[in-house]
Amino acid sequence: MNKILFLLGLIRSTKLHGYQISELLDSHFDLIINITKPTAYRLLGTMEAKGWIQFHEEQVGNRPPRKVYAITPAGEAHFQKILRQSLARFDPIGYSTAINLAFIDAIPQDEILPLLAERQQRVEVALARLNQIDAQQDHYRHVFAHQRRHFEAEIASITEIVKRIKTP
Amino acid sequence: MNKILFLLGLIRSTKLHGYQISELLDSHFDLIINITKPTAYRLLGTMEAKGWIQFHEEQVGNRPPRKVYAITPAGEAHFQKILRQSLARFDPIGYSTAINLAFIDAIPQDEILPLLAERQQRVEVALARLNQIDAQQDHYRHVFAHQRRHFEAEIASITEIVKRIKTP
DNA sequence: GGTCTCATGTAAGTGGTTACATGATTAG
DNA sequence: CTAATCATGTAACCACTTACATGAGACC
Repeated sequence: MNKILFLLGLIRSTKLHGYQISELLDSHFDLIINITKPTAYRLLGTMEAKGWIQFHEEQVGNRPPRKVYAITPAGEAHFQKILRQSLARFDPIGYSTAINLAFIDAIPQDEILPLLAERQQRVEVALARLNQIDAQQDHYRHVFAHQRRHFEAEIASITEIVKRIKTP
Repeated sequence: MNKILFLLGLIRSTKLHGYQISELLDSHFDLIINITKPTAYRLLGTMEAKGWIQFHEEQVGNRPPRKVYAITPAGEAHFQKILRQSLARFDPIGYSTAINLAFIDAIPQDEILPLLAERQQRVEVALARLNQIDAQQDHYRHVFAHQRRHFEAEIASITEIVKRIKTP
């Protein structure tokens, strides 16, 4: 229900239509949460069916009409409820990007280092994107800071493994 | 395909039957990866169908027979392939436990602190379990170390937010 | 005699993805 | 006049979960 929490939270602070949301997801929130375009539209539909959000159609010129969503009182109540649940809980999983580290002994050493280097570079690219975005964002400061910590933990982890491999 | 990678990796180092695997998952690997019992059995079935693993039945007393799985050459090849893919890639998501942090302003301050405290305690419980297990494990050293880093990053993140809330 | 452990799964349902579909508008 | 952008989705499929089913044996 993280996706619904996130979408409700977005709509709650600004009225948005689906296309806008899917653009936000593509441009920077993909670093934080994974919601594809069809999923976004589908969730908007079900949320509307549950009465958590309402839309009114807007038309600019002769373009296809937008469905601009706003949160309802019922939606706000639901948001408050699941936000509390979500804050208090902790799911240890999600970091399972890294079970593969269990098996590095299965690969000859000269092959491991380039693989880990590639991985590290990808983390660094993500981190760089994160830092660029963060400068502009304010509302989502905490989340981006949190994510940065995890990316840095990822890099620290990789460099430690590389060190251990190089110095036997 | 992380789950298949993990199961192949497990079976690769020791012959195992489904029940044993699901016990390992319940007892400590649940801190690293999320595979429920039915999923484990189902994946074992599909992996066997693909020729990556083989089983022979063993019977102890009059108990239900066990299907003891071992990896095949085809399975080893597949394992080597997806391990490399998985090591080189990096998926920034998975940390999406924490989008909720974007919305803490939506909750009155006196309510936030207990929620965050509860969250933190859960992380600490997980961390304590992790440390206990790690002492015994050797093969999975890297993974547990990696996971520990992320748990610590989680705690650091929470304490920083708490600090910011307390000192405005 | 009831409950826990051993050992296997199935069935029903949810949640999500990928690929596809549509059609107008604007920029080069 | 072609390509990208704006705006919505559907259809088919896959992955996974929760709850349920079975049955013997060991323990108290």
